[in-house]
Amino acid sequence: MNVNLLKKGAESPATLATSIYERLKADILSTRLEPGRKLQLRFLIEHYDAGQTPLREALNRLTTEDLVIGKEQRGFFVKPISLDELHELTKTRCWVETLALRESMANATPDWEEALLVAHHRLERTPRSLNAERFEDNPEWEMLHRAFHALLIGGCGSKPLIGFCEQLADRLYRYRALSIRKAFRVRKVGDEHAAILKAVLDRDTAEAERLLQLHYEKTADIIRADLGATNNDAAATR
Amino acid sequence: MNVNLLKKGAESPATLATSIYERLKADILSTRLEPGRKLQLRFLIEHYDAGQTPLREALNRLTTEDLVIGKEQRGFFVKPISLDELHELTKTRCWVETLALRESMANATPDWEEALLVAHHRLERTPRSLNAERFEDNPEWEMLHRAFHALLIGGCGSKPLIGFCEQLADRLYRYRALSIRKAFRVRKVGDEHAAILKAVLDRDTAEAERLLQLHYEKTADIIRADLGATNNDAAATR
DNA sequence: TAAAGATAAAATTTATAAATTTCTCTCTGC
DNA sequence: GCAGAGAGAAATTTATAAATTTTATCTTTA
Repeated sequence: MNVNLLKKGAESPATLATSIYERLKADILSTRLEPGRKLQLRFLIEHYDAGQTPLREALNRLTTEDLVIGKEQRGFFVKPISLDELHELTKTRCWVETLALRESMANATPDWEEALLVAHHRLERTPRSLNAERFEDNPEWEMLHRAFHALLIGGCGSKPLIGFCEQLADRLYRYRALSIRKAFRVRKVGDEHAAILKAVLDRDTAEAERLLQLHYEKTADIIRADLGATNNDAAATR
Repeated sequence: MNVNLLKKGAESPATLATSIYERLKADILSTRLEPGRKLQLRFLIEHYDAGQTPLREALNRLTTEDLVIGKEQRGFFVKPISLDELHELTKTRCWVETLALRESMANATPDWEEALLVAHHRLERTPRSLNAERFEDNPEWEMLHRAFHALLIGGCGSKPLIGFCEQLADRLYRYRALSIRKAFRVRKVGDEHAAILKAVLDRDTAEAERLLQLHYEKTADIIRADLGATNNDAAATR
């Protein structure tokens, strides 16, 4: 669902395999397919209405991205979650995104700054939840949120690094999806984005890096508290 | 050939798909399969003596790693090389490996330092080329070289980051393989490794980072000179 | 109760069929 | 007479269906 939201005019996903890949990925990231779950071919064939070959290809791609675990001769599984992985992913994301942000700011152009301003403006005026009472995921907000963060690091000048950051974002998205219903409303995430934007436009690199890092660490803290409190099976690493 | 050299006692690659994946990857990295070449199923089936499905699965995995380009409905191609990509990969590798090295050194333990010393010792006493006259790739040296560099960043405490570094190393290996025959003997790479080791054991983080970065940039310079001089088709980006 | 064998289920691979692209040849128009 | 468009055939990629191999489960036996 929130995968590939950035590529708007993506050309036709002509093959079934890629279409399935995208659907499967979206279902895993949104945790509609729960972490650890076994992905039986028979079930997938029926549920996604496709043959074995395209499914198998999709699963193999996801294996390389570490969203699916393929155990030789005994099938595929949704990658389990763990507090360890949450910590590792967050730490890594802080490292590489502050690095990428630093480079982006070093390459800053007026165009980039203006695009960032616009992206933030759009994000700001979009409601986090479709329902004011209880949380209801707003795909529009998710897309804009992702676009804002992507833009922050987008000027670093390294496609491989950007790709790696996207992968980390994907893998962390799953953790957010698990706790978001409860974390809703305990946090003013909008203020954090505004502060980051200000630091960037002020050309205060050190401050921008500090705030971005804090932003991700706070997210992880909330998820960790929520996950640790509700169900302890999250601690199962394998 | 030099893929997975680090995992010595790797458990049985029970499925054909994985075995094909490894062989294909090795052939691409060594440029036995030339950059840009079309990977026709018919040819692959015959050459690797396997069915379509395992081949297709292997190709899909390699696509995610950006070693193979899959064009929808029109087949697979070995990722072309370009001076742009060489530059981008090198830059990125310098960024993330200095980062990882910094963390590794922050977490340094006597065990780690000793392992590094041993890894360097082994590398040092292994000949770069099997033939003293003209270059002849020594797989043993390649393995030890890779192990030394892997150890340098291995203590950073982030599996995702280590994985990313490995991927960058793979993608750059291909460029080295293209120019190594000529670059042989113009460089005392051993001295560079020794200097890095010394800086690490001296706990001089800044110097170690500087030397590691220099090491990679020098490699890229040599490749760039060699590639630009001999054949200009390397400049074709897509 | 534990081990061995048999049965069932599931994953992997091969074989076959369908769909798409690419190439070639012809025909038309300038 | 030549360039370009279009139709048809060949080649190739993609998808489905069938067969094989491996793993897991259950029963039986020692």
